[in-house]
Amino acid sequence: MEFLLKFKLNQHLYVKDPESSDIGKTIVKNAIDLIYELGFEQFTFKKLSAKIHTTEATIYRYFISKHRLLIYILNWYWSYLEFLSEMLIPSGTASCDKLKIIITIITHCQKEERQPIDYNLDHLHSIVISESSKSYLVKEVDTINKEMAFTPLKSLCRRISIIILEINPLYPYARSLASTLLETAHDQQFFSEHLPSLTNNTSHQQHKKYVLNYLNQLAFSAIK
Amino acid sequence: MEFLLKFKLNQHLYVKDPESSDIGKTIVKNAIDLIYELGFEQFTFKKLSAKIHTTEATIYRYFISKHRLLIYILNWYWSYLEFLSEMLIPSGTASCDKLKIIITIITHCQKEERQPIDYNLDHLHSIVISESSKSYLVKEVDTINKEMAFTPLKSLCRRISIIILEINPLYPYARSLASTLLETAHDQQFFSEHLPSLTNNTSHQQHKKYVLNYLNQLAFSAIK
DNA sequence: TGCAAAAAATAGTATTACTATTATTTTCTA
DNA sequence: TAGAAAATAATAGTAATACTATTTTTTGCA
Repeated sequence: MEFLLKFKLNQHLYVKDPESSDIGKTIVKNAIDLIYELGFEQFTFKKLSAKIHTTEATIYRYFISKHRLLIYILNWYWSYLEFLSEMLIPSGTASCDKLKIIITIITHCQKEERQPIDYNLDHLHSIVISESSKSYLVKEVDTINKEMAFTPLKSLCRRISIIILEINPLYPYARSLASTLLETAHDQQFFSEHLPSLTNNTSHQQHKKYVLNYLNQLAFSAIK
Repeated sequence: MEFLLKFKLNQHLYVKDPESSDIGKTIVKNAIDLIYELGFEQFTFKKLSAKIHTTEATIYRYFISKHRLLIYILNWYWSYLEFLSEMLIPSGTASCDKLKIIITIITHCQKEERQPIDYNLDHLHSIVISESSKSYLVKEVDTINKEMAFTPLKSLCRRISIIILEINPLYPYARSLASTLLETAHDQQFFSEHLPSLTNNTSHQQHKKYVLNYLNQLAFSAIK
């Protein structure tokens, strides 16, 4: 089955749909690579436009700001994770196994043969770890939230919380645990790489594997 | 016992020690209020200098950048939490109670009669929730880390992990759990206030109390 | 072929994150 | 208490950022 992954993303995120033209796709693809390379703070539309041989004005026809472009990218990512969790969890899977699969997905430990993706997944993962919280940790969070800019994240969180409740219907913190697992997947991997004394990963390698094991311990002990 | 809290903070964080002059103290105190009011992105040295009737150049004599000023403030905060945990945990306290006290401290639920503090603690808490991850989620994290800029955070994390190990000496993720509790205290409170569907706090109030209960459940079930 | 839409080229603005220079005030010390 | 040194204020300036606006050229398609 050959197909390209496309997700219908919220129209508030862009001015003109980047999926509607080649240059739009080029903008998103190269934005991922450039944010990966420079970090979000050093990333600018000017540098991006130079990289893809176009102008700032053209990029502004697609996205009103670099912050919205970041949210667009993260929405794609959250939609992708939700897609993966549908793909990789066959119906009839035991609830505990479902959660284990979810944890492999959010730690990027699942080793399925890759879909043909437009974007560099390694770069995307790296961005998510370092930059995703910057999408909402801003003064305008409530305004942005009203525009449904975090719907895919919420949807993913809800899906995870449903699985948690299948395991233990009386667990009172299913949504919080779901969001904690998502956030912890990111910051423990960041810590493991950059501030290892905030973790118990002594190997200084296999950051993802370490986080996977930790999250499994954390999640299953909390639920039961 | 009347005294003012001062912490010796790492010299790499400032050019001239802000504790060494009135204007230095004014800079830090008003920076906390202004970052609280504007958010870190909108906060500038120009606005701060206008607020305190001085010039940008004077602020630059104390801090090389607004990012370093943020780290300075966070270091003060982390040192303060460590100080509180010393104050509020009498020797001989049972290990489980120690952890409970730690959780009240990191969620800002402890209601001790306040020390005479130079800074607005409510504003500081708010900054920590929204801005603290921005101190390390930057490309230069490894360079900054080499300058010991995260020592107080690591020290606090270590202290918490020791308590965790007192409760269960075989628990293999004491440091990760400690850093997870710290991070989760922040982002669950942020979610509770701004993206409540990522939590189970239905009351839409008492965010801190909610996070306190959740962290207690999470921590004690993980350890045992 | 003709028209509209998209993109490119170009220019411009207010603000940011600094650095530099000089003048004035405060503080410290001999 | 004078004089030096340090701190602060005042002022100016710079390169880059995060945009907006205008005009020209290209392209797609009816």
